[in-house]
Amino acid sequence: MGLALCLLSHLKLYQNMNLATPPVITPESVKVACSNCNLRELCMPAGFNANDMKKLDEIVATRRRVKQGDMLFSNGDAFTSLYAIRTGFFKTCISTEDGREQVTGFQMAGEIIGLDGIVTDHHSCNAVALEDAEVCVMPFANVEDLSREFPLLQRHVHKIMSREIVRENSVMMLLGNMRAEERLAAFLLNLTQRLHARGFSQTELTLRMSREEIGSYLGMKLETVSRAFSKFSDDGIIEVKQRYVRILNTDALKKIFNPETCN
Amino acid sequence: MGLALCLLSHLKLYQNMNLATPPVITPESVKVACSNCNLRELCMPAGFNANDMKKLDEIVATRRRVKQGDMLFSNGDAFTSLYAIRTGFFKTCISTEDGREQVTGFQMAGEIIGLDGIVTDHHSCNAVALEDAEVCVMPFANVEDLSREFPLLQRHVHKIMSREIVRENSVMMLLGNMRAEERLAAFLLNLTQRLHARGFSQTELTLRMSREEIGSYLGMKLETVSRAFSKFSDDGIIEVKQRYVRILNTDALKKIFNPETCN
DNA sequence: ATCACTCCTTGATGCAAATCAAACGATAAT
DNA sequence: ATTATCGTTTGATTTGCATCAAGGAGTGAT
Repeated sequence: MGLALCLLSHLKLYQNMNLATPPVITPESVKVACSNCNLRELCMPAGFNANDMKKLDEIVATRRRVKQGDMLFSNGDAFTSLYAIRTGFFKTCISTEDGREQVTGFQMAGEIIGLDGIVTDHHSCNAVALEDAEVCVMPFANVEDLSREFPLLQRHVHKIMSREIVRENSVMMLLGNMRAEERLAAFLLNLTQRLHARGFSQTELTLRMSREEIGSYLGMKLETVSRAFSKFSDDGIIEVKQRYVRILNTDALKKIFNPETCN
Repeated sequence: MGLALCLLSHLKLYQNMNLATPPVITPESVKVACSNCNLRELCMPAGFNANDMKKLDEIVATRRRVKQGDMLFSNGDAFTSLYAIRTGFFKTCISTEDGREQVTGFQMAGEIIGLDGIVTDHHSCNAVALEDAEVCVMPFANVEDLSREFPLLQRHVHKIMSREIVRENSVMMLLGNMRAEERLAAFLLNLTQRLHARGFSQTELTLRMSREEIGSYLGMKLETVSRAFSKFSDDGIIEVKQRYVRILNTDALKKIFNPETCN
């Protein structure tokens, strides 16, 4: 059984860990409108004609820059808009009063954040920029209005929300059933897959988050994350230097993630 | 600080663990149409006039009975419909090829299942009836068509999906950061809260799932679940006899769930 | 360059939960 | 009633990860 197929039949766990699994795009300069945005294929549904796209441009009210370390929104903030990430990298997290923090996701260009705010009209998590970022502000009222007009957009919005539900299901599997090295393997495979879909290398990446943030997402302590990295490195599966990671043996990672079915 | 408030400020974790936190309803006989359904307040948005409700009845195509142990849908099935639970109790779960299973949720009357299927047009989890059940089959095409007509319904659908995302965020916090007894306390508080919203006792319940299924949901082994039950029982917090549970000290449960802020 | 700070790595030890194991209780079948 | 089956409880032991601790590497400020 081929590895790709093996992983497909196996829950597509690391593939579900991200918000979007879109077509490859090539980086180039862009204009403000969605219709000219090079992230369009990541953010917007396919199948619109030029006229429709014009209308769709109305969905984005403004752009907003967020400096590294700053919050795009935080727990308790009134919900008004969804945000499409244009550049930069975010984490979303929730925390308890006694200081325990859970990272609920990492988001990159082309992905949508803010869905948590719809149900109560207030956000229930924090969205923190892990590097300087720019987002498209999409007032949710616009999204809903245009959704009623364009069934394709409506379906797209539903798919985005459903994808997030399915992703979180996969994270529950990770947290509930997998061991430390399996979790980290799934994490690395997921990250590189998403980066690859954005035109980056499949085997090389620079992490935008600390060991502690990875650990928070994966339900383990930073020391355990570090040890798992070192183990992979000792085994010749990856090369690590601080936040630079080079994957030397993708198949080995896939086997760690899913030892039974890949062989 | 009052306990209710304490928990509100503390992430509302166990409150987020369910799909719906609706108003109390009283059981009585019902007709087939949504407009006459006594679960209407759980399933449908408020604010519709009689005429609107008539149209809304079109959303439900049929009813379907599911016997205990049978699946409403399973991984890989084509997605066509959402399902509103009329009676009975479900679990949703995903599994790996090497046999590890993760329960992703337990659903009761008035809650909606099937959202996972939207993104790929195929379901990615199994929905198993834990007791004989009846569901309203809502073809998703109907849902989308009527959503474009009725902004209130559109918003309602969005809220249901957002609520599920927020619930899963809370489960991630449970799985990533909490200890066995905290998880079980949160689980019991969540279940009783949802049952109470359906007109049942706040302090007494009969579990519909096994220790193993609870454990799968909470990321622990059945023995650990059993031990946690016994511990609560020894401490006089609950009374357990197999699947019957009576909560003797809700405040103590809340303290276990959130030791820091409740005192 | 030096210092301060943050992040990361590695080692030693402790512990919560998993695993292994056995017995018990409830339910259904014969 | 008797047996079989399944779910649950409880005890003994193991183990994977957390915790505690110390030092190293990278980065920015002065």
